[in-house]
Amino acid sequence: MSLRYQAPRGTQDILPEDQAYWDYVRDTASRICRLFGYERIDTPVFETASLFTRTTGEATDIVQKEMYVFRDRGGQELALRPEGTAPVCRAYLEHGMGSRPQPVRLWYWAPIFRYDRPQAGRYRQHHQLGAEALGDSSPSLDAEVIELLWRFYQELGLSNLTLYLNSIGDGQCRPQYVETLRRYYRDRLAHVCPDCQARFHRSPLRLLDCKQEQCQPVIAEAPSMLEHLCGPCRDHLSEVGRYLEAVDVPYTMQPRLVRGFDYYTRTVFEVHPPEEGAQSALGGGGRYDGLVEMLGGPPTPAVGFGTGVERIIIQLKRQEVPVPAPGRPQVYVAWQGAEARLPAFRLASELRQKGISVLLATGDRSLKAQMRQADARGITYVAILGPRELQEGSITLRRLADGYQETLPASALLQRILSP
RNA sequence: GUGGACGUGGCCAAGCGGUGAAGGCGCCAGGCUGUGGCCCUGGAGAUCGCGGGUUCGAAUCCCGCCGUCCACCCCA
Repeated sequence: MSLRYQAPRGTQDILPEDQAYWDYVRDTASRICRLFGYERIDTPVFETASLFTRTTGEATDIVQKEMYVFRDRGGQELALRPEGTAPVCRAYLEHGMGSRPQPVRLWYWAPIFRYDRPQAGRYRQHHQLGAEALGDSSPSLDAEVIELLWRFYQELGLSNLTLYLNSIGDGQCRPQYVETLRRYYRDRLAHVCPDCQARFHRSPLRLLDCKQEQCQPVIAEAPSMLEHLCGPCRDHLSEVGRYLEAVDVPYTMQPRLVRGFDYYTRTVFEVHPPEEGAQSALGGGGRYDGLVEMLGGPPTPAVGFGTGVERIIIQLKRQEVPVPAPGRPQVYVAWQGAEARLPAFRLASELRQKGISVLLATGDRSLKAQMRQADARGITYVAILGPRELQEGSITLRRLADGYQETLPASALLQRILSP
């Protein structure tokens, strides 16, 4: 069959057989977030485009080439949400959350859109779980957010993950460091890859993150951010580390870790699965003390993370983590003969009203076919309503697991199902 | 955005210039008259991703498009 329509490139349907994973991740997320005292927030799928261009950074890839931007009929320039943090900050400001007890702890579960070239684990529409804590600069909050993310993965049953931690400094020390880094690279530009030559101008911190063979020697000798942090940033980082150690969240310092958004300050982190591979990062985040101010609000320190649901599910499958099976209907109502059609429909309805999930046979199949169906769907009981039962006001109840079956008065059916 | 691999019924998959385009799973029906899971039999379902070209003849060769996947890039 030639497909007239396909889901747009980089998007996918989540079929019933996959929903068990989604339910599992979503339920776990909501439980853990509640456990940490985070409250759910939902923001629109699209926002004013400049919300992202202003905060994420004009020069970042996300803004430069990955945003879905469009004008609505009123001429407003809008963008499909390419990341979760800026909208939360916007909502924080818009609803005066600055006058709630600080910090304000929020979490979200939202589709994210980026016009990327699709690959396994990289889609044009994907979903993120995120948590943000706004209005407090304590390092304990960085650690709290990181612990929340870590416990979430743990709770899901994922293992062998690595948490990388770094600090990229703040307005005090980063500009100086970037200058130092540029000075270092200036003489060596001839020895680095073309991408790095571009990074030198566009986003110098990314130079440290290059994976090209030829750039490694240059990176190895490059000045480290960690050694150029100002006092407060250095203290902040070591405090974060101390808190993480106190709650046994294992981390690895990764001085080359940089993130793709311009708004980060100080703490940045990422979590990776054991496999090598390009788009492996499961989640990441950091502190963004300047973001709310960028949106026209008062100085408001904040920290948060985002983690990709699709990648988590890939990882759950790869690690063969068992997820709870979806609930199946308990009873299949089979019937035979035209006279039984209406009574069967009524029986199904009555059982459902008692809270028992029921599948009713459709059409006019043979009893054999109905049994086959019930079996294929993993149902517990088949209630049979045929001429015989109709005549004597009874129902035959068959347990599929062992084939035990009895015919009982219709009034006793419910009782029998509930207490076998 | 760059480079590469791939694309056969819902799923897996053989075929690689001339076939009625295998097979398995799944689906539907039947194996006597009211009953599942195994087994047996039968059936439905394919313009071989789409469009063009080469050829007497194309699923098989060539080109373009679409899509998936891999590496880069970037990130979740």
